[in-house]
Amino acid sequence: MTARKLPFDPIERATEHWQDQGWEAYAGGMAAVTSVMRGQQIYLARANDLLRPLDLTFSGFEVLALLAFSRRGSLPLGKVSERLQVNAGTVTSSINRLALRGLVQRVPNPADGRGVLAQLTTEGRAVMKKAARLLNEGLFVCTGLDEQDQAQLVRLLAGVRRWSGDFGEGQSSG
Amino acid sequence: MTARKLPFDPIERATEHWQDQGWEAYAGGMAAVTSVMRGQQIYLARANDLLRPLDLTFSGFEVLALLAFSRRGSLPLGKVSERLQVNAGTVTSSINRLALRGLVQRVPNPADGRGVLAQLTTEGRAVMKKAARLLNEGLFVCTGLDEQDQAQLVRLLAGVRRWSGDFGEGQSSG
DNA sequence: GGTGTTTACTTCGACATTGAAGTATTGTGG
DNA sequence: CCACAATACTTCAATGTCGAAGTAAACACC
Repeated sequence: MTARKLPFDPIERATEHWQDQGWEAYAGGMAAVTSVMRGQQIYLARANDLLRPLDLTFSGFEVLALLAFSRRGSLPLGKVSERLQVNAGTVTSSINRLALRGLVQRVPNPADGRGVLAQLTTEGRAVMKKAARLLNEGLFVCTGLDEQDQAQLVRLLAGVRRWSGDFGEGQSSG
Repeated sequence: MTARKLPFDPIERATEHWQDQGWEAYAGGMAAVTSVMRGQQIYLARANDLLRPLDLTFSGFEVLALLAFSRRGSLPLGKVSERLQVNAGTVTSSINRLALRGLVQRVPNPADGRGVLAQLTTEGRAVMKKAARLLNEGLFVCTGLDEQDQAQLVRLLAGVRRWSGDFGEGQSSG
């Protein structure tokens, strides 16, 4: 990855360009969206760097963590898709990759002949804990924000998530 | 995409799980990082939905916009990589795809025999303007946050970006 | 001005992700 | 019990992304 430091803030510059175009009404939204995009890029790159020694990606970690915090250590693939808000095909391929490594097992869902459960293995649980430790101590402990700003960020983005229909009142998930 | 609404806030729930594990010191960072990840997922999905009629992705739009705001409507691929903070290979394939559609042209860099310029075409500039209009009116105008919260979000994430070495004092880009 | 290093891209394999289409099973009405 | 709709996955083609390895040109230094 090109890791050069720019002598100016690219988002500030983009905001100026937006205003020059006569799009001042949208400049704030553009800056907000662009900031979130870039923030994710930064955090994701760092998380993947931290997890590389475990031969695990952040995406894989998310699946392992979700299973680890479920009651039985297993969930139907559809539930995984719903909770992580990703395409069903993504879950299929992600689980297949984890299964190849022995971190999860694909088990027929006894309650539904169409369904498949992803079941965390003992090794999968161990890897999840190691990964959590790496992320905790390498990223979550220092996100570039103090506790107060972190809380503020979470609060603002909870608004976005609720607005987008991620969660809240309305049709439930099950 | 599974578009179900959850009856609870998944990030709040994850925070509780983190605390149960004795990781309370890291729960705030985990929540911040996870919030940013999910925010990006939401905005990116929406942007791509809006741009689909133009057969353009948000990633393609970012390249077109960068070129459109450059002095000559062209930049060396390395500059594109640096400004968008993406891998060089990503730029190569992205530019190739845009070139196939006639939105940019690959031109040898007269100032450097190794280099290639991505040059925006007339059609590329037109598509960029249409795309900007779609994004402005379909997303940037309403991001789920009011102007004040948007500004706050941008400010917080600027801290993250500066912390990560994205921009600021230090080695310049030239 | 030749040699060795750096730089600018390209290529490759892997993973992440989507939307669309396909398969099998479940559930629903009649 | 049967037909039809809905659901749970899988598969596929395309895009986006990365890191690593390769190629070619420019640069730097003796």
